[in-house]
Amino acid sequence: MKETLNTLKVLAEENRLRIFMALHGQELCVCQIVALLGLAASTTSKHLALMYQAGIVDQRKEGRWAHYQVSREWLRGNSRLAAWLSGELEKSPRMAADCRRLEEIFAMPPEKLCQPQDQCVPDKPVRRRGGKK
Amino acid sequence: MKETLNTLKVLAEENRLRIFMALHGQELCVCQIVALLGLAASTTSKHLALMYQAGIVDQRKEGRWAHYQVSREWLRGNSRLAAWLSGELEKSPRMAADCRRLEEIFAMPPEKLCQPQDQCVPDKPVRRRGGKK
DNA sequence: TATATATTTCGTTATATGGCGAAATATGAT
DNA sequence: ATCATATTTCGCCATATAACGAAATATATA
Repeated sequence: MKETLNTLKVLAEENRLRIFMALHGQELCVCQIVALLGLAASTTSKHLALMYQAGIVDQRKEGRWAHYQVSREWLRGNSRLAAWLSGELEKSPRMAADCRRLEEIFAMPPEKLCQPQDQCVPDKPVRRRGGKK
Repeated sequence: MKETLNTLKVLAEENRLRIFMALHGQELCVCQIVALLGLAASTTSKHLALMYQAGIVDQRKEGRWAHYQVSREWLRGNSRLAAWLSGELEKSPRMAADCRRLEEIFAMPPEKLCQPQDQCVPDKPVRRRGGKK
């Protein structure tokens, strides 16, 4: 029961549900997920770590980037839950909006996504981190 | 998404999961659930109210007793989730123990269950409530 | 009517959890 | 080696929530 309960707890959170749907069938890097959710990178990372510990997502490290994706093995072992979730959420306007937003993110040049980020954090003044000199 | 999320949140709690399994296919009254879980009646009632609001269980009032059961309509609309849950939990020792405990509860004479309760609260001194003379 | 009992509501408390920013870590580029 | 950058870890704060007991409510019984 403990594992079942943990799976439910992990998925019973709005932003983690959004992550689940976003990573369902495609691999994304953390900065893309940060851009999608609009949360702090640290918060996003914590969500991903939780999902990884639960075995729901796989991690692939490449250089300084970390890519995540819903685990195929998890999907095989939890197909009914996954089917229920997909069925419920495909009607959701929120999820549709996330899909559209992801298209925008894919369209961004990579240099724009994970750097000073004019478009990902538009409400803060554009300011270089680490202020050299 | 809000409803999906709420369903997950309601089920992502150990005692509510136990309630769900206990009420899956059979109707129980609150005092039986209290005896099963070993929680305070007020706590148990709150759990049931939450599940009722989420549409997961039905309520039937009869005299001063309230009977609950997993909603057939909910099961129809969430069959895949229910199937996943049942599949996961049927292996669980905890759930098996709950089943056995329920048999004991069924075997109790009704007067014993929801009254001074020598067997339902065996760790407390046997003491008549409202101490009539 | 008055009393007993099953359930719910309310108020309180302790713990869990999500959020952020700062610091730490890891890796690529200069 | 030094710096920049992506990610994670850590510490803190605010909020959510599960638990209890006491009080309120509802209903059956004396």
